[in-house]
Amino acid sequence: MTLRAVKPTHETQTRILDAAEALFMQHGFEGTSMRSLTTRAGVNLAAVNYHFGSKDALIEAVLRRRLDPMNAARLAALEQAERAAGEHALTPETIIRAFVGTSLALVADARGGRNFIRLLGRSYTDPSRAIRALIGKLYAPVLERFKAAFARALPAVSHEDLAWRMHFMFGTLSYTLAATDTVQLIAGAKPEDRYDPVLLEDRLTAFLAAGLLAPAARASTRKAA
Amino acid sequence: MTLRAVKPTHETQTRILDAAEALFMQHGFEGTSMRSLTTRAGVNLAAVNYHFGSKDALIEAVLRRRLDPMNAARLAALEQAERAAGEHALTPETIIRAFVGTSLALVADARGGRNFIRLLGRSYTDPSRAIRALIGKLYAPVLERFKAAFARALPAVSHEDLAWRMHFMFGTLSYTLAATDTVQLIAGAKPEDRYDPVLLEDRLTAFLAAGLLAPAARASTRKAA
DNA sequence: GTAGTATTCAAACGTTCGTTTGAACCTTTT
DNA sequence: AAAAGGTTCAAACGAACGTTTGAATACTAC
Repeated sequence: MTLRAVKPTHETQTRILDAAEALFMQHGFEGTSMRSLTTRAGVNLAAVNYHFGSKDALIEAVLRRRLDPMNAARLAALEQAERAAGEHALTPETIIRAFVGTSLALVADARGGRNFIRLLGRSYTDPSRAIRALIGKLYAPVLERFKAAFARALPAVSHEDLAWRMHFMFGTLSYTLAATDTVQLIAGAKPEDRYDPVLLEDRLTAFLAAGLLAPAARASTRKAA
Repeated sequence: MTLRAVKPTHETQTRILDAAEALFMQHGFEGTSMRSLTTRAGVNLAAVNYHFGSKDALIEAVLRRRLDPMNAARLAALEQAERAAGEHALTPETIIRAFVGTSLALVADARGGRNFIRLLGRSYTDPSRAIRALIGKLYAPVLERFKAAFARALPAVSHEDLAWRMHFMFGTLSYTLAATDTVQLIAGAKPEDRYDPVLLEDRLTAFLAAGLLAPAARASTRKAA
């Protein structure tokens, strides 16, 4: 049989990762059984434990496979923008686009990327402590770097306000990524626009930039007391 | 024993609901077993099936117990604001506060309310189709009502932009509620401020109002083609 | 106080879970 | 061609899952 073209170096691992990515998204980590996972991947039930060790290790492998390159791309985009700006300060929009654009590029990839990006959005609020810890660990250096960039670009925003607003920004992004088509809470968006990453990036950037630049909230309205 | 004071009309149901609310938050719906749930509630294993019918019915009961009154309060707050404004148009801030203020009031209730509000935030992106459908059903009338109010308050924002921005707004709120202390992605917020609903409402309102009022994004930057 | 209803209880139901096992298979090395 | 190492396979492991059952108990009404 000359059909067997390319040597499948680690084809089994890849098929497991792909199947896991899709099923974890649809049914959650706990809701995905090893049997359904290996069946979908077309591999033996014992293959996950053989290649990855355990289901938990597989979860980490699924997340890392895409998250590590994605965060590296984010840092690269930010640094490239800073080089391009030279002496000038970066605009908030530029920083936002460096952050969200990398994620949104995956949304256009209907095959694997979109599934992962939704899976990622759900993982931020996953009940499992281990998963949240992993996410936090993988994101820490990127967030620190972007926070410093925002602080330079938004000198008028206090350190504390900035922390909160980045929190809001992160929430908007992750929810948008996770729920863009699974939840149809607010109707009105044209279906054909829903996956257009350019359109989505523009909308998100406009929304987030305005929010980040908002005048400081005065907590003075603490009801007359 | 004269200690048994008040007649426990449906004390078992309440204890089950309370325990379920706490455990669903910590471990998710699928991650919470009937055995751990009933043990924590101090009731027999069969009590859930006896009083609620099934685990799925219990999930719905947990959500409805607080969500129905909360959405009613949101509508009441909006209508009261409209009455107070009389002929004048409502400001976006006022509408936002009617929406988010009701949720944030529960955050101050460290006992049951805060747990529920986090549980709710996670439910929006739950993998279970049934749960998302339930959430959507319970939210539909409220969202329609608020969308109409925003449309009146923001005549300059297109129908489609408004739909997207409400989507972003909803995402910011749910993520903030779900992850306020479970995820510490962005450090910098004073711990003592983290649960202050007044402070949080001010910060959120400032961020969201600016985002909603942002100039329309032009998707014209579609890379030179 | 007895009958009748509602609730609680311990025990078991069948199913599915993640994981392990040891033989079979395939590829590479000698 | 024989040996070795890596991989796949069917089968089974014990544990935990949601649910059901029928007897025991608590409560209400006559």
